[in-house]
Amino acid sequence: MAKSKPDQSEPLKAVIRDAGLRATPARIATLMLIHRAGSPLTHAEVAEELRSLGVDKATVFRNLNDMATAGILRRTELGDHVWRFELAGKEDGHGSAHPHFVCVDCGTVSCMDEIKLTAGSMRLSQEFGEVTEILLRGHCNNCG
Amino acid sequence: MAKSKPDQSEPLKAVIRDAGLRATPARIATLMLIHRAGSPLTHAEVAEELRSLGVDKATVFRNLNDMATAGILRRTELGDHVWRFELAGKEDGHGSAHPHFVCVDCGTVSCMDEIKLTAGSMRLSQEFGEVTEILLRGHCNNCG
DNA sequence: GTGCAAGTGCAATCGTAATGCATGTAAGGT
DNA sequence: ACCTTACATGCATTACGATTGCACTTGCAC
Repeated sequence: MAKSKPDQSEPLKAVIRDAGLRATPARIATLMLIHRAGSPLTHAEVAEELRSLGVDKATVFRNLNDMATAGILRRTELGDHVWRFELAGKEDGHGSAHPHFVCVDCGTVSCMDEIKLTAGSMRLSQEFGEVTEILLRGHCNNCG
Repeated sequence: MAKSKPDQSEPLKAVIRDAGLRATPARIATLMLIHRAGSPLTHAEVAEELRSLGVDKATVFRNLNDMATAGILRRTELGDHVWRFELAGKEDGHGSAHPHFVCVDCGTVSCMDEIKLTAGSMRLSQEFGEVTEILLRGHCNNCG
C-alpha cells in the first residue's frame, strides 16, 4: 500500500536517527512543533502542545534535553529562569563561533557574524580564558 | 567617646538608607560581602557566608531582591539557572552593565570592565536592537 | 516475527525561588 | 533616653520548573 498521506516526518526521522536517537512519535512531533514555531519554545510550551497527543511532561523534558545534547536542538536561557529550545545545526554548522543576539522579550535569536570585539578587548579576554561564545542580550527592534 | 573601631559599615548604611531601606546587620554584611567578592555572587553563596552570622536563607534572598529593586544591586542571569548579584553600576559612564566572562566548566564569573565591541560592531548591533548585556563564555585559565 | 535496548508514563523527588505569620528591631517622634 | 510602629527577620511552608526511579512499552535490528 502506498502511503496516501505525504507527511514531513520522514526527513525528521532521518535527522533524529543521524543523531543516534530513535525516531519516536513524541520526538517527531516535538521537532515538527519547534520547526513550525520559528522561535525558541519552553519545556512547558512543548509539553502543553503535545499533551493532547498523550505525551507525558517528563518525556518532553527528556526528549528536549536529549536532542539538545545530541546537537539537534539548542538550549538557551533568556533571562527568565526557563530553558528554551530551538532548532540547532542548520546552516550555522561552520564551526566558527559567531556572536548571537538574544531578545529577552520575544526570545528571537539572531546571528551576528560581523560583530567583533576590539583588538585590545580580545587580548584582555585572554587573561580570563579562552572565549568560545559571545552573547549579546537586549531588546530587539520588534519588541522595542 | 571616639569610636575605637573604624569599620566600613557607616558609608554602607548611608547607601542602604538612601535607597529607602533600613540599615540592618544582614544587609550591611551582604553589601560588604559582595563588595569584597568583586564578581557576581549567587544567593546561595551569600546565604552560605552569612549563615555563620545567624542570618536566614530567606532573609538573604529577600534582601538581595529588595536591594536589587532599590537599585543598590544588579540582578543578572548568566546562562545557568541561578540569579547572581553584584553592586549596581554607580558612576558607569557608558551606561550599560559591564560584560561578564562565564567559565562553562567551573561556573566562575568574572567581570570584564574593559571589554568593548568595535565601533562598527556597536553600530551593527543597533540594527538588531538595544543591547543591554554582553556575555562571553568559554574555558577559564584555571580549567583550560 | 522475535529480542532487547531505548523510550515512555506515572509518581515521587530535588533545588531554587517565594511567601505567611509571629516575633524582633531600626528609626523617628516625644 | 524611651516609646512606638512599621519594616525586617526567622522559621516553616509553599510554588514550580526540572529531574529521576522504575515498571511497562515500543522502535528497529536481526
